[in-house]
Amino acid sequence: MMTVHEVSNISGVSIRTLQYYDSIGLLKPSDYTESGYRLYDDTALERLQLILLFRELEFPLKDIRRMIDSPGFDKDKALEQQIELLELKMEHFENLLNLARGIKQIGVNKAMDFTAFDTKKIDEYAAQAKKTWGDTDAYKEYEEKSKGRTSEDNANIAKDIMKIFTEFGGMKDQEPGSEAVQKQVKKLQDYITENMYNCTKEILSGLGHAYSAPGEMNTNIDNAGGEGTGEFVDKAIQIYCS
Amino acid sequence: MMTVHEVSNISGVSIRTLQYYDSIGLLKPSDYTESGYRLYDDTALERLQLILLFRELEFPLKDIRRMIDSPGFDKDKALEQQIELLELKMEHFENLLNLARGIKQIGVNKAMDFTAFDTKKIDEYAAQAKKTWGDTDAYKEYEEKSKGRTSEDNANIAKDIMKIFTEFGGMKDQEPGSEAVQKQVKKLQDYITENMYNCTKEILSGLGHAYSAPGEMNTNIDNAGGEGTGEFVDKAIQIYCS
DNA sequence: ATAAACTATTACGTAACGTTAGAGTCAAGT
DNA sequence: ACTTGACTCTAACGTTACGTAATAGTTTAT
Repeated sequence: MMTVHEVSNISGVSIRTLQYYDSIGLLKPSDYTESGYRLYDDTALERLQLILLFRELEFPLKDIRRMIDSPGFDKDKALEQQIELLELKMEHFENLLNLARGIKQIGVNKAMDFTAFDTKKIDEYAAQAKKTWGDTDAYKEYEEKSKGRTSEDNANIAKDIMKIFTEFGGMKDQEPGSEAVQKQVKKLQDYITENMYNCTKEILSGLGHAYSAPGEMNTNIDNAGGEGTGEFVDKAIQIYCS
Repeated sequence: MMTVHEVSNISGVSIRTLQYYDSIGLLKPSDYTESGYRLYDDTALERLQLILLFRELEFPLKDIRRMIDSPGFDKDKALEQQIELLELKMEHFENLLNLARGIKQIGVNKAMDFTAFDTKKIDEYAAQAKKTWGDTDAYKEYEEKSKGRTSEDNANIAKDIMKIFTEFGGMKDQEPGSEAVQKQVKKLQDYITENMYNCTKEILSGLGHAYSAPGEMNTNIDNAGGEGTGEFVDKAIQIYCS
């Protein structure tokens, strides 16, 4: 567990920025000490890294949050988009470079060409990426439902879900396709639908991938149900959804 | 002469931005209609282009203004720095690209490497470039002296200087090295020193280059003293300074 | 035990515009 | 001459992503 100071040193972002990201819910510390000091672990650092990547592409922090917290968020796909966007940006800078070189040689840009400053392509792609994640109906519903909740409510919901995963953990000796396990998957789906957003099979399948892929979710689930629970749940979910 | 709408269309910056740039004195329209409409000509567009280039490199507008309006501003040298900075930026994005690709392949960035987000090199170079232009003693003195002046005062000073250039224009049949012309150079230098900033020979020489190079200054000077005055004055100045 | 170094929470400041709001202008059509 | 629609102007407040104190509690090191 690291303090703000250490995270700041490693990542290069200011302490104030970390505090701010906490306040807007973009990057919550993994824990707090009794006296309120922020404590971060590796999964928080991972999240921070993702945030910084999006930030480099000039996404508003609100959108970054929406995207990362989006119910069906797929890190791999997002990274692909990031790569694409970075490539577009490189192109953009090459154009600027050419413009600067041109002006330097000829003295003036006679053609009064401003196309080098044009970011339409980048903006459009960014808008589209944004839509893919944060603008889904599922996310809107999720936001709607979370509005009327206290932080206590949220803690309870998190506890409930973790309990479901703990139960999954106790079923790892059974087959993922067995009736009992499948019933447990349905329980998860129903709980999400009731308390968060309409969890379709498609979204559920996406969630499953996130459960088994290394990262924040996988760590938390394995903590609740024991090593390998994330992968186990994913298998069960994929069977359920097919 | 173009209206805000047209400039906005050509350059891609918003009308509000043009109004804002006017208000902070970064980009003044070439003229106003009787009813107060802003009118821009080609030299304004040139200046806008330069502004946008600096803006792409994330210079604060205040610094951009200081730089462009700096007494010894050398467009060529600035462009060279811009090019250098753009190249650094490209490098930066390549690092980010590699990071994104890495995360995508391995799933997680185990090394928790944040060096890709490090912009120290770029920042340092930018700071140095800033120092080269806007942080000179001459510019500070210039700002100090301009503080207590009304816009009327400024108009008068501009008129005085243009008169000096008109006088230069009438001397184009003489040699740039002749006594009369050299005396006129000294007159210019003295006027600038008294009313604006301590105009050393070095600065004067830099100004000379700006007078003969195509751009805003050259256009204005040729308007005052006739075609070729800018180049003529530059020649005289370079002789004076050597 | 006491300084030195951290950290927390307000809270106000800043940069570069976006966004109305309210009102005057201009060119075209009737 | 008059209306209409497209432009433009000047305030003036809103916004984002923090920076920068100010004040107060906390932890570590001697």
